[in-house]
Amino acid sequence: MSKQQQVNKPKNEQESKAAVSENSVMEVFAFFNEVGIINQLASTILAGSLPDGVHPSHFAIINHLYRLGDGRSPLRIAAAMQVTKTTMTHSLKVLEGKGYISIKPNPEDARGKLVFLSAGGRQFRDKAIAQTVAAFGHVLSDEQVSRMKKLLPELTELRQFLDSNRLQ
Amino acid sequence: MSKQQQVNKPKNEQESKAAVSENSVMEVFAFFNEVGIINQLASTILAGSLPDGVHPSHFAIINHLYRLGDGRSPLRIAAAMQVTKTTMTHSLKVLEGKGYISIKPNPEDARGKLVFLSAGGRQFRDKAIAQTVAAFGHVLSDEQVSRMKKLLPELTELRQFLDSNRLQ
DNA sequence: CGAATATAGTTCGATATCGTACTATTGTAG
DNA sequence: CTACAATAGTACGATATCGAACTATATTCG
Repeated sequence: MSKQQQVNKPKNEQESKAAVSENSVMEVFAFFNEVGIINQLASTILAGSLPDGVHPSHFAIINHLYRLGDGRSPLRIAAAMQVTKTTMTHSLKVLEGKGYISIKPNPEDARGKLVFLSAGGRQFRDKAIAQTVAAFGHVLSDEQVSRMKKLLPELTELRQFLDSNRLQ
Repeated sequence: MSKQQQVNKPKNEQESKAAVSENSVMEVFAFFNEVGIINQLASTILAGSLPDGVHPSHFAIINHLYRLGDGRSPLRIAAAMQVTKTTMTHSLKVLEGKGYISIKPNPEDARGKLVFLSAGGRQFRDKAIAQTVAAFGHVLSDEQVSRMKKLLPELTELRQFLDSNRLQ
């Protein structure tokens, strides 16, 4: 007995009497856990390659406005990004401070705002894309890229399902 | 001209002269963006169903120790979770404060610590699983669960690739 | 052996995110 | 028309995470 500390065996070495539903939940957990780790890895790589110290989630906002068109409300962007509106208020304030977006009152609804990409924001986006090409080139093979292309539509469907069936 | 604000067209309505590499990068972005949103959705669902206000990432630590065995170093857990060691220091302090883990010095290396699941931690894990079964049941159909089972090994391979090829 | 380097954790300050509570405006029902 | 409910956004405090700098121990190498 060399070890002073008790180290418990992994659970799969014990006999299992779990119900089917628990087994399914474990696979769901494993899936979401993997998704979380990939997200973590991608964020770290992105954070290191984005110019001007821009946070990956803020870059996602710029990219969203760039691809899908600007002039959207903060709440609409928040829904697309799956973050709360308080988070969006903060993120937009940061991006506005950097001069990448402008936030204007919605002329058709005095409660709301509309978010626009500035020229500087578009320049930033182009520069960011260029710099991240190299960063991702270091960690991605053609095989992995094609794997991601294959998986993307499945993830999109799953996301849409989760989004439309979420609680509240 | 009813609109006072200029709203730019989505980018895909403009002619594209982008290089192949940029197109690939856009798909990679789309993939990681989808992963990030799914992660966000899953975290929100989990956060609402975990007992005792435990953060999803902290539950992931407990689940990791439960499944793969405890008596691991904080750094090793941090590597598995893809978070920094400073984050792990904080997370373990929280879990220790709740009585779910104990942190003991490593008898074979005075620099290190070893993390053990307490009985309370195991009880918490079982209770958490039970409570989240219902929560996920509300937002997941059998079709989505089987989709996740199908995608899991692909994501795992991708994660392993990213992990082994990451910068530094 | 002894100095330089590497590894394991912690401390500290910054920031992204969340939930609660608030204001302001819009929509709706009596 | 007025009161109530819904919607858009902000203010504030709490917390999870990060990076830089630090301490302590271990390893390596001359």
